[in-house]
Amino acid sequence: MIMAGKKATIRDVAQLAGVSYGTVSRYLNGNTHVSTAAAERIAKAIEAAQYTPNQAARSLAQQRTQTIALVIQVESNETLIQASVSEAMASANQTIGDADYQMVTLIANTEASTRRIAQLVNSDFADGYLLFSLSEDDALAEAFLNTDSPVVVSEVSNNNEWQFPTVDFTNADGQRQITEYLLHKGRERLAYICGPGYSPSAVNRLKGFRQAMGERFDENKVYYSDDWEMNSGEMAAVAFQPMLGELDGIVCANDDIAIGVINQLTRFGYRVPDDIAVTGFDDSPLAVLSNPKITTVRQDSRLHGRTMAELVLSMMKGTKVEHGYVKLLPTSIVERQSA
Amino acid sequence: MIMAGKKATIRDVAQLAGVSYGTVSRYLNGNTHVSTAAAERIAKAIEAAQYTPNQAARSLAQQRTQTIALVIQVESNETLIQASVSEAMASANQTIGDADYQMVTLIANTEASTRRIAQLVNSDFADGYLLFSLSEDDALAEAFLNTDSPVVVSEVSNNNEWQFPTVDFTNADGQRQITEYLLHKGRERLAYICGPGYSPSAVNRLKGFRQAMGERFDENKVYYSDDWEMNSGEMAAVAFQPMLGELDGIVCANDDIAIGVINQLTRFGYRVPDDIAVTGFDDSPLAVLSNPKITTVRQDSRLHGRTMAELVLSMMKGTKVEHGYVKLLPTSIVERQSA
DNA sequence: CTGTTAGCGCATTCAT
DNA sequence: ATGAATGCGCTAACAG
Repeated sequence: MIMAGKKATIRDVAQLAGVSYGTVSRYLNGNTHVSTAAAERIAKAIEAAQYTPNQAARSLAQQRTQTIALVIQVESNETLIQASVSEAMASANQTIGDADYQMVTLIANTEASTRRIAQLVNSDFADGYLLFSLSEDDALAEAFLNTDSPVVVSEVSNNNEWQFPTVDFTNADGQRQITEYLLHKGRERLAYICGPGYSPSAVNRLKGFRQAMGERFDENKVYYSDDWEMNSGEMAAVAFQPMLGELDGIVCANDDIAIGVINQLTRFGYRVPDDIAVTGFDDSPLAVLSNPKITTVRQDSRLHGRTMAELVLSMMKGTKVEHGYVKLLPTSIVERQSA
Repeated sequence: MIMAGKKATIRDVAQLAGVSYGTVSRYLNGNTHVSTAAAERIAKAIEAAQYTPNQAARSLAQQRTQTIALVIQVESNETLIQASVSEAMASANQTIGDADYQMVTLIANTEASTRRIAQLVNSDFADGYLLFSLSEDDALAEAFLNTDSPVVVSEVSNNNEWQFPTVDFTNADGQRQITEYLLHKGRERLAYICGPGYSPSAVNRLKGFRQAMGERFDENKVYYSDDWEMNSGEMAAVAFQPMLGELDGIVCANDDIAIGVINQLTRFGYRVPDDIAVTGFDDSPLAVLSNPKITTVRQDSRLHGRTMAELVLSMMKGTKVEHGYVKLLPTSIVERQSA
């Protein structure tokens, strides 16, 4: 009840409880070697003083922060965090919390914020890092390469120097399966819309399509778009327009692109799926809002976040992970209306 | 170049530069009273040692963290961060970064995480707080009431003890305006779907509708839903079914609900907007994907985030804000197809 | 089981 | 302008 206006420290508690503050510290961490009598008095004192340990002091003394940072880099113009990332975040937050760490997320959306976060990483801001959609060639990337703390990334990379433990989905497999699904339905004249070339996911999804198509694969029926947006789907449909008559299906790199394609096909007078079937990837919330609803490849974002969190946590406990370790999470087809 | 395996400290830098470490500290903060000769040598030493100041030590000595925490509470089942919040986050991140603070976001989605964050707040984890969609009756809420650091919330409250400076939108006005828009178009037999009762925004939007309706307001034509989801819109349409024939418009508390209503109305055989016009609120990304596209009330989420950030920052600089201060941001109608 | 002590890395007086 | 000294709040090693 001292309330001197200042915050209570461990010494105030010690004095109230009539013990030395070393004992209080022991009580706070682990409770070992503290008599129950003392423990009770300390507990009471903590209550009375409304004491809360100071994080900065604890981190300084202990040389760790009891914190895991989730870093997400978004283009400065693009303002939205994708739904899948948001789900993974929530899930990782839970796993990390259960392990008694605090997850803090940092957003890198400008040059300046990127540099500031790089500084933080260099100064051991967190005990572990989860990286979402990070560019691999700036000050921030370098900071991660230099830190001693465990780092886990959310997407496979094609950069050899950037070999962090990775948790990703079976992109190739998923796209292969949904393509085979179309083939089994008798749709054999398929075109493909590929995601942006810098993205390994985009590359792998295309690979899956190509596998499924085998001999039937035709490079002329692949459209390469610059991003993952609806708009690109519309542009692809326009590009395909001359050959639309001979197509009976279009496999898309993600749901947003698929929605764009469907919109444009509809404008051209084609019916989906009757004339042309269209498939997506991600099973985003939009997939079920579109008309027709999108048949797509589902990936479990919650599992993604949880698995990433479990991996850093185990690395923090000392588990060694081989160079180039990649864990691929399964995908599944969800059948709706568009194919 | 020492590289003894350990991280360089300010003392290493001092030694390299041939000055005392107090001088290095001065150089790092503000550069005042350091000879240019010394400054140059220090700069070189920092470079050579790859020195980065330790955050924890700095926070401890300085009694501030140079950090602003954005806290967002989401229901444990609901896994998604709303698009509007995501936009506001990105924008706040930028404003805070420009002021040379670091924004860190904390997610409270479980009992445990809520308590842990409350602890952090009690131990002065950050110099300021931005609160999104926080429940007002748990340990976390109490922590905010007790902290000395500035707190800004994103939504007006109807709780008197919970009088933090607030930045919100003109919810009542927006709903009043779009209702008047319908009335001017000759739609006078309007029903309303209200958001969840615990939400002041929901209450205020209903208030706006009621204002615009005046004498014509009919309590029997109001449906109160439990959440903001599509599903609730569908349920509302079902509840309204007996009187659907005498309605020519439905004003909804948000876009998701509006989409649900439209879907269900379509199933019932009503055409939107021909038979019944439907309006939304928020201008979420979904508003333009729905079929028909939704006429709605737009709010500028980026402005929301920026304004909140500017407010905490100014409070942190000492600006006093009167008890119960509320800043309302304008909304505007965006006319699409559904009304 | 408990008190004492020496840092953790840095900011900030106070001398000089 | 600069060096030396003190302390931020806490952990951990060491005696006892």
